[in-house]
Amino acid sequence: MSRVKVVDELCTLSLPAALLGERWTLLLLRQAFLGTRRFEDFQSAMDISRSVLTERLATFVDEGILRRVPYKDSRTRYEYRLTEKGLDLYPVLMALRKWGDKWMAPADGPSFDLHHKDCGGDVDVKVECTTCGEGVGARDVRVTRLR
Amino acid sequence: MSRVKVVDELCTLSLPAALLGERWTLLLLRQAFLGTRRFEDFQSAMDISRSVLTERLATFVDEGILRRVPYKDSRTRYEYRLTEKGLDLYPVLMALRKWGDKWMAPADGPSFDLHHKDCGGDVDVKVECTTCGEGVGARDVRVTRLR
DNA sequence: TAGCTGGGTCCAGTTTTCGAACGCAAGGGG
DNA sequence: CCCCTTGCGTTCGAAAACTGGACCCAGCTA
Repeated sequence: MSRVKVVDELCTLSLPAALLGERWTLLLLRQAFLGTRRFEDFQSAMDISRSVLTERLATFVDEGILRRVPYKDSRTRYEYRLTEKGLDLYPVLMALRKWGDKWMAPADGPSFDLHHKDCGGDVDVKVECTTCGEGVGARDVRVTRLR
Repeated sequence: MSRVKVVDELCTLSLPAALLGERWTLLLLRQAFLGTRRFEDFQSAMDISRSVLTERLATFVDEGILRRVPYKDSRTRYEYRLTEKGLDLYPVLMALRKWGDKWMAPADGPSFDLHHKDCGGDVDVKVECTTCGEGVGARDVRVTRLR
């Protein structure tokens, strides 16, 4: 990653932004959240070149977002599973999806639905003030540079 | 964008994921949310090459995420401002930042703070069930493929 | 009149990505 | 035993994207 200078200056937003702003990473993540775990399945689901897939998976493993877990289908093979760190990216994906639903929705609607396992309800992403509990948008915050 | 096949198969998550998973786009967005509006300022803040910046800005304008607004500093110049669609990406950035704070925080903490304008409180991102109100993580949802 | 500024464009050289072919080890079938 | 298939990569030449630097233009400003 050559975008180090940006990263130098930076914050805890640009670091993940640089990581996930790599080609294919968000798509790969989506696939992982949809349950894909094996090299071959990622490859055919996303139509990504094998060499790039190899590299992206390795980066995610390095970053601790995925881990390689042995499984056997006769001999030892590995599959890629989300770690806790990876699972924690869930809100990012949900926020993206919500935005996509609102602004880029194809005429025939979303191609999959999500429901809360326990009660079957819909899932929503919110940005809120922890003090007053109100919903917060981009214009409702004050940014303070610390450094 | 050549990742059309992925997009074909897909949902309102992969569309934004493909768009924002382009190199520099997330970083550009972060900068826009931090208040940067002018070509020159983006360029020096991010250390991105001018040609790529031109192209990314144009893509965002095409997508309706930024709009060019004339201003004058004697003769007419344009600046790039977030549209409503762009501002709506706020939760995505906040979710990224929250994740970054938790998992990639530099030893000396975040380099800027955010507070609710009205009450000064902290801002948080949550994924919740709209029915039962509980917080929802990646493992608490059921995904249903519709197509 | 020469120089500066903001916002670009153009271009050559480097990186990345692509697609297709190849490698390899463990089965399985015959 | 030999050949084929599977799963997971690696390698390689060609194509696309990115980079840094030079250049452009219009209206100041000195």
